[in-house]
Amino acid sequence: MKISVNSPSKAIDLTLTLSCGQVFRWVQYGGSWFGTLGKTLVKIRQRKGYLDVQSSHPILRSTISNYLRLDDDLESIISELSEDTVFSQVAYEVRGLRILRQDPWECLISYICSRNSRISMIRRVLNNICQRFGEKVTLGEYTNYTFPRPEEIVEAKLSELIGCGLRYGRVQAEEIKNAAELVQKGALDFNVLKRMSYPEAKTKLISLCRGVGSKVADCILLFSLEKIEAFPIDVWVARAMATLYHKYLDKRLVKRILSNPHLSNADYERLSRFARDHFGRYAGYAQEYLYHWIRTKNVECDA
DNA sequence: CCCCAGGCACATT
DNA sequence: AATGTGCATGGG
Repeated sequence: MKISVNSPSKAIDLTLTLSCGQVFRWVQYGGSWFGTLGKTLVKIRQRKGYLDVQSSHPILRSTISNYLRLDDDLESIISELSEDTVFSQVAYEVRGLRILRQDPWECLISYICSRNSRISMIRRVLNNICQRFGEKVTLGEYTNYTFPRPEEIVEAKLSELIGCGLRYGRVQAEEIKNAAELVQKGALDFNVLKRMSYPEAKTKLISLCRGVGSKVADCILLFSLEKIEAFPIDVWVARAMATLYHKYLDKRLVKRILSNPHLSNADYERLSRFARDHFGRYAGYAQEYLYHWIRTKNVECDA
């Protein structure tokens, strides 16, 4: 299947989008990207002006374009954000990065696992979870595993989850099982969250799911629940803000960030409110661009 | 040995 | 409301 991405509104850098750290399980192999969407193993290769898609099972064109958020007019989003001249410089250096529309369940578990960890390790933990609890899928010579459903995690033994290499062992294993139970019981309904306003959905997520605080909630809301105004702030984004936007921020706040980028709740709130005021409805896009910019600026991405 | 990574929950003040 | 502390993996 070919999906045209030939117009500026549909611009995409597939490699950048899949490897920038918003999603953890895509693998590049032989010039193509492999990942699972539901039970289907998908292979995507970017060609001139289009994406070439193959899959282990029949898949709709709309499933792919929906996942890649090709419905977002990237050109107009970036031009709206670029009224800020600082951002326009960042956007000049980072082109074709799109927010994905991930599966909320997988996104929830992924970001529970992400806390105070690093991308290479998050990837390993999630792959271990999929290998133990997911299903094997193959496409040609390539093999991958699906992300387990909540029912499969509800049945999982704590010790097996801990064995997947979680950063905070038992604590996170319990958080993951707790989340699975909430979803299975229907107490956590992602479609309801999608219909809520950003602040309501955030409050709901944090109060319901152990292991989900401000940062993790913002990631889930941005990457899987249609809240493009969400602005997750990790140590990197905090640094980017302190570097690029210090003139808008309290001097002591900037100093606190630069000396210790782990934010207190109060500072998280301050920065996050500034970001949504400053960037507006597409703050989440601004966040991803800043995140990628600061990481490639200072350090070689830990791939 | 040190430091740090897409932080959170809970206690203390 | 603000700050401090435990958590407890793995790589540089």
